[in-house]
Amino acid sequence: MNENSLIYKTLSDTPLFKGQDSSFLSRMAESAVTLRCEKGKVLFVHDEQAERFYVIRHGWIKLFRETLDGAQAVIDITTTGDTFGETALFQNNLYPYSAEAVESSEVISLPLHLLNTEIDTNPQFTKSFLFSIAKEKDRQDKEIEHASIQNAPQRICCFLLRLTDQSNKGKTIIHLPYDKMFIAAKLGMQAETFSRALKKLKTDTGIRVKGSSIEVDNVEQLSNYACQACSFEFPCKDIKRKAS
Amino acid sequence: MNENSLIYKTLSDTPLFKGQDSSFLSRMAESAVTLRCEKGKVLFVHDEQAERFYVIRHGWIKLFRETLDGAQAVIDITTTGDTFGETALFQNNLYPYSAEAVESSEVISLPLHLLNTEIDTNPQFTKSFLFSIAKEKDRQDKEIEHASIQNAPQRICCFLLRLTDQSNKGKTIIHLPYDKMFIAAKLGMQAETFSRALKKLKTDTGIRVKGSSIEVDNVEQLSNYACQACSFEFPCKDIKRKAS
DNA sequence: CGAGGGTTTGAAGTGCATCAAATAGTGTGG
DNA sequence: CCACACTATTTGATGCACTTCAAACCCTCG
Repeated sequence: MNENSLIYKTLSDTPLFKGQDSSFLSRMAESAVTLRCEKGKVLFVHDEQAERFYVIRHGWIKLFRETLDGAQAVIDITTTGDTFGETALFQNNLYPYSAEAVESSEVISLPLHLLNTEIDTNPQFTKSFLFSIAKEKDRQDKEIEHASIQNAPQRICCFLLRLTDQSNKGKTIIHLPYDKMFIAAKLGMQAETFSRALKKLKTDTGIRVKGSSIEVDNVEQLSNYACQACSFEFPCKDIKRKAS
Repeated sequence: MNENSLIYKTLSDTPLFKGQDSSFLSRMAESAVTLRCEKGKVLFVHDEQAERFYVIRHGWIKLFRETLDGAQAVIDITTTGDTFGETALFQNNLYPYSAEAVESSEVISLPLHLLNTEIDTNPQFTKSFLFSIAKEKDRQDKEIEHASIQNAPQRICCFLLRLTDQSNKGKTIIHLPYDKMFIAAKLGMQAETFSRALKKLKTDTGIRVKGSSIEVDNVEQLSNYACQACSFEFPCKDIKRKAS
């Protein structure tokens, strides 16, 4: 398979473009540029003029904003199959956050104006985009609730649950997808708090932490621990990663 | 003007329907039912099957969810011109939150299936819906940041700023739109915390609180106080109420 | 092996929540 | 127009969760 059809395949696998007609996807693929980024590489910064948006081939990209007094708010940590930067379309073509690789990654960059044209001329895509954003919004909605109602160990527990195959209630091993530092940031807590909260989670639920992998004897016990402080029943399927 | 054309006018003034063609709006207006609700009236509850969505004629409606252990997360407090319940379309026709009047209010109820049909057949509306949800999502995005980065007095200050005419930097009087209790809930803090934080804001910025109206000598000073802990420049126009 | 970042631990401080009670405000019926 | 009932708001005292600062440890990679 050549580079171009690889890109085509990646695009057609993303939620945003799934089921779209091939002429549109081909046009996209033709304008695509593949970028390799080292850890720490900044793809764009908040409020910068936006010309392109991105699809992740592999790796992890942190989306964040910085305040005047130096604090950082992590919007999301995205991975393979996720798109980012496309919502600049709705923000006067300014990026609504900054994007930085937290692992060495490979991303596809695409012109925003193609999306714009498509919204004006392809109702099927517009509808698909609408559903995709609505899903995003729903996910966010739940995150607001989690942040305000769950305590630190529960938030970690909830995060772990979303990494498991939720249909399996029994024993399983979870691999943390990236540094604990970044998980802490994504969950809106300090690295120290994360460390201590994970320890508490260990004594409360009997999970075993070995570096970046975590052994769980009973997934259901985890869900009892986290989901009592949540308005959604487990499995909270809608909050799973966009790519799924 | 008869009831029907009053409804038509209300609809055409909401962000979601602004600029839509009149045949669509007329069809909507014909299926509309006006409801008067007393304070405390519950319009629907979370996860209930959704048949209709709502537009507020006047009053205040609280959107919220409750957790298994009894805590309540306030999603939003909406008012005149706002729509709610329409996102059930993207949630398998289940309401994603509960809705309750916090003041006696008047709302228009409309069948969800009309929206659904329109999305399938009216690209212009679909596009408008897309932009409307994207704006909502953006607003939410900022609220996540605020909740995680600003402290209680800053959050209140930010809330007050959004009630002012942001082009006027000088003296002004702000009227709180609803009970302090509900403002506290919307900002994710306890009533007691709200009271104390407002007092601190008073000593820090020199505002004067008299019941539900607040005198401000210098709007710019308020923005310095709140916006240094925010990644958005003042005036943060995009976070203003949906209706504006 | 040594440097540097990630992670853990300890000690101390801060902010918000909670519980309890006083006070202010509002609407009611008399 | 007043007294009462009820709710909203404020205040005080206390506790807990998370943060902050500091230092140790650990792991990986040149």
